[in-house]
Amino acid sequence: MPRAGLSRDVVVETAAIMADEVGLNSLTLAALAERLGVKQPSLYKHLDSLAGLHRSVSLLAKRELGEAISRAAIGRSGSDAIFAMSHAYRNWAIQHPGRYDVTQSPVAPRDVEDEATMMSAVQVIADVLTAYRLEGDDSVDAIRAFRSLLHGFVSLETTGGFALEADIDRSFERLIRGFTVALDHWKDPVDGAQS
Amino acid sequence: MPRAGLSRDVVVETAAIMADEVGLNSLTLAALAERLGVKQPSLYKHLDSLAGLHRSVSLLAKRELGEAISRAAIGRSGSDAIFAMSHAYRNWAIQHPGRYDVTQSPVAPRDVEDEATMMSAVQVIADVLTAYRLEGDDSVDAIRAFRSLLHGFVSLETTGGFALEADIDRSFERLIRGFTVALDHWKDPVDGAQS
DNA sequence: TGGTTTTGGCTATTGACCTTAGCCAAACAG
DNA sequence: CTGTTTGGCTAAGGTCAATAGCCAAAACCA
Repeated sequence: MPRAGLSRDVVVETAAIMADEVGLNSLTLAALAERLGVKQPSLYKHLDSLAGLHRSVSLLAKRELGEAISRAAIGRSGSDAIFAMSHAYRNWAIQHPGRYDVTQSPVAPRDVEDEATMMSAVQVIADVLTAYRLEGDDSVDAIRAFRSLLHGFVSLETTGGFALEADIDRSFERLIRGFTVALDHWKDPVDGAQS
Repeated sequence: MPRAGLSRDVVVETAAIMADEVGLNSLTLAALAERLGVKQPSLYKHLDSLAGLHRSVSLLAKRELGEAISRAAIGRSGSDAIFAMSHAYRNWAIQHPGRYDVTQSPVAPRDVEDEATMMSAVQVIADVLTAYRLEGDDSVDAIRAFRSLLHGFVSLETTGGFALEADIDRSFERLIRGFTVALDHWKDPVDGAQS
């Protein structure tokens, strides 16, 4: 019985790869063990439970997505940064659908590490929006709007929610442009007028 | 052994209620059977499989959500209709989180009944957007944007994605207002100008 | 009404899966 | 080279979806 040379990180990374192939919820420990060339109970030397593995994959995914959008925003500002971040976000999600699924919800209530990871990704968005001079509630609302936009579009796209396959790129571009337009008018007074 | 008087509809409806309590994926046939006062294998007299039950709950949910937004749009037009639909959508989702989860993705590729159900809900949105005189690609993009907005916000909210519990109502209002602003400028030429 | 058929419960069983217990050899530390 | 830790393994238990086969209740029908 030669050793397989596993480690916690290898197991989690492999689980993430398989999650992108079949979905995290459909990933079984038996399948994961087989890919790692090991019997199923051996995995428990590297993880505490399936739920713990899910948490680890979720944290990995949140960190990766945060890094992807952060990298895209470097050296850009304003709508330029918004477009770059949006594309980075969407591209990462399309390349990692299984991971993406578990990026937007807390893995458990009161999970400090999880909250910190998500917070640091959200902070990138907050920083980019400073160019629009939004503060306090205005900023919170804009961040939530941006996250809703991105998550909604990407979630619908990756789960097949858009009936027509064609022209999804253009629809996304349009969505982000619409958001920048809305941002330009974010602090306009509310009235019923319509052009 | 007196009979429980079950029917397919009762089973599906009860499953939907329990899905709202614990999530559809966490719903076990054992728990469903117990609530119905019946042993687990007895359920198979009314359904073909767990996957089939999921499909039925999904179709029920899509129908209900479609009816909710359709009802809200009656007698309204323009941004008035958009706000009414948005609130109906969000309220329904908050009241039925388990069902909402399965409204946005096709239950299976090439499921004709499923596609038709979703299409009829999307058609309501398309009708409301006619007030903005959008046609062809403009309309497709706007519908996708609106669906993305709603789904993204509601999905983040119901899964606990927004860290701060407070002021979510205002953020939603702001999001929808932003969308109506963007719609007013939907056909503006693209340029880099920013106010 | 009485006989037959269909329907809707049930118990028992199988197989997939997660998980724990306990064994033993490989790696490692001195 | 010896002792300890580590990382595999087999075996076994519990939960779940699903199937097979039984039997009584309901429905049908003459």
